[in-house]
Amino acid sequence: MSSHKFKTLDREPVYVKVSRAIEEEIVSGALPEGALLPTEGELCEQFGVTRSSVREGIRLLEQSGLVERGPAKRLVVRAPKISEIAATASRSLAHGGATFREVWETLALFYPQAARLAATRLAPDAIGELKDINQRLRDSENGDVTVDSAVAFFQTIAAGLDNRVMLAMLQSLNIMIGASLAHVIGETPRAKTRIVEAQQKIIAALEAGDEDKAAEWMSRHMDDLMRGYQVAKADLDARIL
Amino acid sequence: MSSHKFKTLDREPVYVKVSRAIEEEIVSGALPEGALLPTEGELCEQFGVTRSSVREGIRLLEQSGLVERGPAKRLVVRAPKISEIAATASRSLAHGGATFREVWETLALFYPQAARLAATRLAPDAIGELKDINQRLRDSENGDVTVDSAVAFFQTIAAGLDNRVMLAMLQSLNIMIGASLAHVIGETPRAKTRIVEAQQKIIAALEAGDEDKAAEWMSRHMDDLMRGYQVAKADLDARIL
DNA sequence: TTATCATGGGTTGTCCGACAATCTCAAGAT
DNA sequence: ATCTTGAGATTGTCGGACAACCCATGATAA
Repeated sequence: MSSHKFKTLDREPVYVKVSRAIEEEIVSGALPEGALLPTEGELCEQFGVTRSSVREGIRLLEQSGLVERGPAKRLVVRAPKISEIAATASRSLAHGGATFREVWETLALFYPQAARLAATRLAPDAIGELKDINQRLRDSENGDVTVDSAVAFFQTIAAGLDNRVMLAMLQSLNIMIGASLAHVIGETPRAKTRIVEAQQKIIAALEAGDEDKAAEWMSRHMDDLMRGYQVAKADLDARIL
Repeated sequence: MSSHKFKTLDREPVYVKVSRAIEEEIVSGALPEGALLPTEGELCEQFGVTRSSVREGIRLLEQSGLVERGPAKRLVVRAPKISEIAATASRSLAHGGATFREVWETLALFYPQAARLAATRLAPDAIGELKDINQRLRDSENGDVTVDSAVAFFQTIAAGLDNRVMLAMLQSLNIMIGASLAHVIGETPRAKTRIVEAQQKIIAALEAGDEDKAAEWMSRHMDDLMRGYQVAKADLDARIL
């Protein structure tokens, strides 16, 4: 029988510790945004490890977006951009096997609410931008523009809500829906017409500040997207790529 | 005048290229989930670079969650878990300066819709779990339990929606709201009573499959949270930490 | 004086080689 | 059949080396 318990040995690799130590300084605020980190050589001295380990630790921070190479390649502390957060999340979800059905369902549940908020909050120039997007879509010929416009429309609304948390989430959805849409648009000839019309109705509702109508038309817009998938006989439960 | 255009020299560090090359194999599906990657030595040969560079590239992949050390410390391909995606996103948002107001607004907009969906989809045992959480909250004494219960309640609903995309987003919100709640609960004596009651109403609506009531009570629940903040005189536009 | 160039030190990116710790797996011992 | 042992392979860490690059400083030219 064992009489004495030793606490589990600390067998974390050194490069992880280095990464964590620096991360801690950053999130605690001791190293504010824009601050220059010590050089690799200095970090080696301070931590008492070799450059190899320091460098591996830095790669971890680098990928997590907390740090980037600034002037003279020195490392500077940085706040990750919303677009990067969204890109990372959507990539991970896609790789994790997320399906079009899941993305669409989330989109259909959240975006009408976002449209509702937009009706009370969207700035005039954002609405102008929506009109431009709609106009460009009407003038366009090929299918790629349709996808881009549809996504840009969502993106503009999301960006105009003046809420970074919401933006990050909606933007993740935009990325994923864009990837999915590319597969089916073109198969559905009437898609463009429907999208153009839905966008116009939504824009009108936003301009009038009519929350209910904005949500209602956004909801129909989502249903149209789903119908496009069904017409194209796409597998709704296939992974998005 | 320039007569010939040279394409910009490829000055990406080697370790980034290594990382990208492997990532590409993974996302393309050539390296499926669970597959073993070559050893560092083999990667050195295949890429024609040294172990240092290979190792730095591996750190990038490691942090992005695409790869982890498996049996015998070999690298295996892995799909990031939803909880990790959510944790990463919420940490980034928090560090990016997200405020309680932004989190709450998103929560207030999305969760009632989630409750609506839950009313038609939540499995009986998930509802049972909600009852347990509510019971534990009623039996509890101190404030920490209140926060944990409130978050667990949200978490259970999110997990029961059978939608990984939605789960990832709601879970990010859960993490952030949990961090914020800890600061104000305890300052608001009547908070627990209100939370208990709201949970019970929501549970009843979910059991009855009443979408409207579920959304309605979830919405009131959110308003209560906001009121708690106001009572505690917390700064709504302060960063969450 | 001002603009351009050269120089030099400091920093990063990459390479090389080495070794201890750990893990795998199979041969050998009980 | 199970346990032990040991060789081989692999990772984690070290130390050193050097080219490429960035920046500032001072030297030179206009």
